[in-house]
Amino acid sequence: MAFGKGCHLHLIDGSAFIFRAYHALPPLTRKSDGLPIGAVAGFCNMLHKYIEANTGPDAPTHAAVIFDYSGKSFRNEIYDKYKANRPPAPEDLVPQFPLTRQATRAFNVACEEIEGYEADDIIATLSCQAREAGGRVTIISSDKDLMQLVGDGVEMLDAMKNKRIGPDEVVEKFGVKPERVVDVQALAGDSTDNVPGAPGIGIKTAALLINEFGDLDTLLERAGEIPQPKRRESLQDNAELIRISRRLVQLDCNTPLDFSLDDLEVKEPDPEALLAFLAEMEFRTLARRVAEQFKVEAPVIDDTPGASAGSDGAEAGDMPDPTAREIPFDHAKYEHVATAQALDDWLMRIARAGYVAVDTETTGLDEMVADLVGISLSVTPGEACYIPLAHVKGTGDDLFADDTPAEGQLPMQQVLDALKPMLEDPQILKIGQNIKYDAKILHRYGVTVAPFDDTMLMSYAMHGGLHGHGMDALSERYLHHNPIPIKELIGSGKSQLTFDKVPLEEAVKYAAEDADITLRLWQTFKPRLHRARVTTVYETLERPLVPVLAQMERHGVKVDRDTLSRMSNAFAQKMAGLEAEIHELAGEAFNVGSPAQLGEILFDKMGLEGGKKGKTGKYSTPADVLEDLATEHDLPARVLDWRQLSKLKSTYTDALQTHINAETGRVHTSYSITGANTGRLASTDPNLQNIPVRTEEGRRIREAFVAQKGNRLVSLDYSQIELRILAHIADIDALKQAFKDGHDIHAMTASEMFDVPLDQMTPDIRRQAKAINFGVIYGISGFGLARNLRIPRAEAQAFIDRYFERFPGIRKYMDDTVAYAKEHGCVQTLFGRKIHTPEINAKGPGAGFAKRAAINAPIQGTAADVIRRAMIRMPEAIRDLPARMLLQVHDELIFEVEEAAVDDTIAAVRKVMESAAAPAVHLAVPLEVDAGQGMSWAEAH
DNA sequence: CCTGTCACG
DNA sequence: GACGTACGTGACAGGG
Repeated sequence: MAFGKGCHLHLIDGSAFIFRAYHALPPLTRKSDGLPIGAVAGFCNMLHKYIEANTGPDAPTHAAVIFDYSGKSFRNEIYDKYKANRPPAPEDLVPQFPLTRQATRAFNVACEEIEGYEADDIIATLSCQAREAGGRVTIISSDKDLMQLVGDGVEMLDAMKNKRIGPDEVVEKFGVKPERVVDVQALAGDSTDNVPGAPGIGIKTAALLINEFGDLDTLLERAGEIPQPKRRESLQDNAELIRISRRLVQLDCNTPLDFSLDDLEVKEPDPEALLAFLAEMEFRTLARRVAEQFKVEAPVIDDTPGASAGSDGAEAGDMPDPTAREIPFDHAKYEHVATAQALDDWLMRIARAGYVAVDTETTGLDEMVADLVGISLSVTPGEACYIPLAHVKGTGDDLFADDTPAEGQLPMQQVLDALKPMLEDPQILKIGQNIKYDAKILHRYGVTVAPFDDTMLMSYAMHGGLHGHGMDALSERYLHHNPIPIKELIGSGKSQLTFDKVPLEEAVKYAAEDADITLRLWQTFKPRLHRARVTTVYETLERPLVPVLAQMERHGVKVDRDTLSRMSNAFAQKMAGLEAEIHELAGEAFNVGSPAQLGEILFDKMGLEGGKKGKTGKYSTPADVLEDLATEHDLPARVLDWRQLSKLKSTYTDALQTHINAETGRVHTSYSITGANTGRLASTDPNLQNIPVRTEEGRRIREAFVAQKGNRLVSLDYSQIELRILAHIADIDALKQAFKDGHDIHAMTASEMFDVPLDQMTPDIRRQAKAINFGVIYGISGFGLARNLRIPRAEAQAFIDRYFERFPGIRKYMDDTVAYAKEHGCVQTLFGRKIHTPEINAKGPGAGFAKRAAINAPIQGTAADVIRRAMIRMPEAIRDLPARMLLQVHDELIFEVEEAAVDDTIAAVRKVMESAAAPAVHLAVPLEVDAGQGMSWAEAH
């Protein structure tokens, strides 16, 4: 039937359906393979309901679901920032977009999208055409941007509220008739779409002005007549921006369409096609309902895992994966690959599957030094292989060490040449457990592993705070299998062997098992990731960090051995002097480094007060106790000096030297992504996140961290990032304003609390306020504050009470956070990272700990997420600069930069760091970054 | 291997 | 009413 008078066209805003469905439903997955499917399910239900509701006498003659074409539209050419601050669609929603198109076609409803145009433009064009042909139009949407189309036979329908939107409703919303809606929108702008509009003008004012002057052009022409100076100037100064805004909000009635109204005629669904689709999606209820409706048999839905026909191509389908837990572990089934033919067979299996679990065995734990010994692979649970590459005959007995190669190994280079194309193939997913380690090893052999998944990071995203994420713990917990302990192969302690000495038969069992476990963990975690709603966290905050950290670790930082060595000698001399004095004062020689012996001297022999014994029945002598004693006695004072030097010498000036890599002359720390529950990184071997800075003597150790010739070290750190995040999360206006105005936040807090004007602030009052600000971040207690400030507990409690009185929002944040943790068993950062709080409902002393940890975690964790985001974006941002990112210290990033590029690098890095929260989170407080540079870390910080 | 101590944010 | 408490880490030394 040709479209004309008497026809009724229904246009459904498809994107609105999808997003509503996505947010309304829990994250459902297809049972057979874990494919995210919630939005599709909701979409189908909505579409089905819509069709059922529109079968009566007023049924449409023509109908279509209109979608947005992904990517940019012509509006981006008018204004490049259009919709620029839109966060990307959630990871688990992306694969559902094409499925909603399939669903629409399955219901036999026309489904249209046009490249370069938004759905709204297609809707506008069709509405215009239908109106001209003399028909009626109903737009199923509540999007205000479509209201400009209303009138002359076109109306909207808000399907959720079942409310018709005609000209009257438009006037209610915009204060003007539909044909002037564009003018109002152009003036008011739209922050979600980044339509600029006129600053300071909202919908109300815009409508007022348009109604007074008639239309936008007249208004802009006669803007000088506006009596209010602010409005007048806003319009006069931004006339061009307003005209651009109008072009952005004006829908295009001339979108080139590759179909006509006649093509949209309503058709009866084809029950067979529809039920096939619903069965494929495993929508049981809807399939049954549809089947009843058409009086046909409901399809049989097989949703046992692995049964899916494979929606991502046939490869995955022809060899269904058994579930990770059903197949028993059988070490005898693991294969020792020793021939080119066997290797080829494995590569074929991997190519067919499209993914592979990979694990490397090496001679040590230091990826900068350890040599590759073998590689294991798995694509099917229970089946795995080990390819030994550098095993030797030696049994490990030193006397009879035999380092001739063991039998049954392919040449290493031949294997690497064969595996490299697969390991670098963008079509083949490499799955690892802590894959940063394997990637760093393989990098030294010229192989770049990509793309990849990491089961350790998946576990961290899902189970952060619940347990550790090492392979043994995960295997036991999620596969109910205890892997062979490495100790059984290489022993422990001084007589530990390297893996290349392990006999091949045992090595195959151990190594292949690791690949098997990794694959099974991946199959177990993959669908759960989505259900736990942490896919975005995993994909944007964990996984992309791996290559960034690997590169930083490989670069390392130059450390000057002579500087450290000289300091060590100086410390040794001073310590010897102090030790002699201490023995003199004690009247006997004893081990100054032994708290037990020191305690006996202090509390038994000298009879001083304050001696406490620990669980082991020995005296404890922490610094704060010694500090109290030091006001009266010389001995504890000397011990404190000695301890400081001892710490600096043993942990830093001595130990750091042993970490200088012989080949690079640099120190290569290792960052653990999953080490800290809050999302912070941890640094080990050595820990470069606790290099002294607070005392002058300790800070000098940073002089040994230097830039190579012709370079500078550059350090940039976030200023007060945790307090800023607290101000945002707890929504404290006074704090937010102080940060916006660039005020001294601790002085401001002090002024508020103690009623001291800022110009009369004393350092001591400010210091107390600072301690309270930090205390709040940690989950303040009277006891803790009292100890920190060394004031009576009642006084500390009074400060806290006063603080909460002045900033009631903080109290509310703390209470709300604890309540949330109790209800959900976890807390969240602004970016969706979940930190579990299993102890939150504990009784006894543990309860306090858990509460404070829950209060702290969203703040510390959000700050950690922010710097992670900055780090992930950094390689691209400094790509064209002679600069390398070397270190991260929680709120600080350290770079090594060629002298001439220092200023450019600071500018580029600062920009990335300060804007790192966007676009996912819009902080109500600016992030500020301080920068420094110099020959050494001491100068740069 | 555990505990105490102390370095950092 | 008593108890024990600031949050998050890692390394080293002593001592069993």
